Amino acid sequence: MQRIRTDEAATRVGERVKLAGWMHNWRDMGQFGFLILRDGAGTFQAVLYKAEEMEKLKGLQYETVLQIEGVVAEEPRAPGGVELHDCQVTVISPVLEPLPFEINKKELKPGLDVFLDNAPVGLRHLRKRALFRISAEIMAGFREYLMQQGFVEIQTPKIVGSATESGANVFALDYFGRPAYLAQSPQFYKQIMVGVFERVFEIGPVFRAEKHNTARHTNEYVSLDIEMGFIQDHTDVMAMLTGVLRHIFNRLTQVCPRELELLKVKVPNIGQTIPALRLPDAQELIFKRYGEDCRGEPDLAPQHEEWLCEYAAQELGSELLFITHYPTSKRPFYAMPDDEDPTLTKSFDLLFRGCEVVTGGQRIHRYEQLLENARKWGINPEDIAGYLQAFKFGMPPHGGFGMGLERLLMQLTGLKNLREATLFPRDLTRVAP
RNA sequence: GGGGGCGUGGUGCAGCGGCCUAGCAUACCUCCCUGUCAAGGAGGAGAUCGCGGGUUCGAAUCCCGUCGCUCCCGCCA
Repeated sequence: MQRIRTDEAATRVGERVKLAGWMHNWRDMGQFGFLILRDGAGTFQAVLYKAEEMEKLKGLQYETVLQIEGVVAEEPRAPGGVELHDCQVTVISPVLEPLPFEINKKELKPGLDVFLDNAPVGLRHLRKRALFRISAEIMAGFREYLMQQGFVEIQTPKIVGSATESGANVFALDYFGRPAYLAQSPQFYKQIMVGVFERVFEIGPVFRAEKHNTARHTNEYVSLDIEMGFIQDHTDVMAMLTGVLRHIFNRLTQVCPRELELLKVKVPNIGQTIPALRLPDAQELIFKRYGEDCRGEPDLAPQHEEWLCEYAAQELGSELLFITHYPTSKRPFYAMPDDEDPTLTKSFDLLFRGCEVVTGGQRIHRYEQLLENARKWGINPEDIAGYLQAFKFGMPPHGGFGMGLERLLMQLTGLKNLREATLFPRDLTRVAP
């Protein structure tokens, strides 16, 4: 008999089927017992009422891998209205040691450190699984929408020869005796690829060697990147991002309503546009509304971002907020200066429920201007010759953004620590598991 | 790089100078139970209170050091 998964079993009432999975729970009622079997699709209740079948579970711990053959029966008292009767159990992989902590309860109890140390088994918890299912659908939605919009997916190297953008915060490695680095961003490559496809996107890891130790930083994360050519200005990129997010959120509500329900996630509504504030205006607003004077500062502090989001939620009815026109001094050399005020750039951040989740903007596309800026930023043009070549031979006005997958997931699901939104987080002290 | 907080059975917590022979929940072991769904009931085992030093008649509890974890700021997604 072919093994089927638990979601399919529900549609086979009256048939004898073969299921296989993990012993998620076992409730021994004396003369019979309920075995909750968990597989990749979900959970399913099997009722064991033969002593010889119940005997097979003796001495086995939760998470033992089992195969169960039985008849699918409608039963209003069963979770989901169906259960397995007349069961025959086969033990596939016995587990003899108790779990480090309970993973079959509603809530996951252990603290972050204990959980992460035991992630291989902890991730089996239904809430954790739901979380990373949502993560998968965010990536799927991102990909799906961009392909509809004529973007081409690319994969760019994660081992790079020069520590380009800011120089300091990269991991150095020994590349056959020569220095090389882990890419802190696909920035240069995706821009280069605008010269090929006009519109490109990439889902991939980026590495930051910063010794930051906060609830919203890790040293490796997944970046959802796009770059698009022939734009008017950064607002075209913002509009594309708005479409991407709207599509992702719509997709989530359609594809994984059960996961959203399990995690009590409220998916934000995105209207026609996401409200936007210029940085100086945002700072003025903070001064007036919250009394703190950060006017003239080149960037927002976390507290400011929370205030602005509170303002946006209360006054603009949006949980998302664009901040635009960051100063040239705070942005990379390739950021396009604003036409009216060249001390500002055509750039933006997207804040979501108090946290920065996206950074983007329009880039400089004229070779001479880019070269001059690189020099101004103290970058040796020879170090970025490959990047510059794309511009020497003609680049259109373009721009893009980078969105932190785990940041988006964290804010969407209301997690307090980015590590919880990361499958196997890498931070200052953790490189395993 | 700077600053806070916390380390108590497997896990999560309480206790914060003597009533602690360290308590509770859950997990684990034994038994009972024909409808559980965070199952329930009875019993049991399991901790030199992170480690080292000090104060005190007396330290899980106060002080110092140390290690580990965690959070905030800087930086960023």
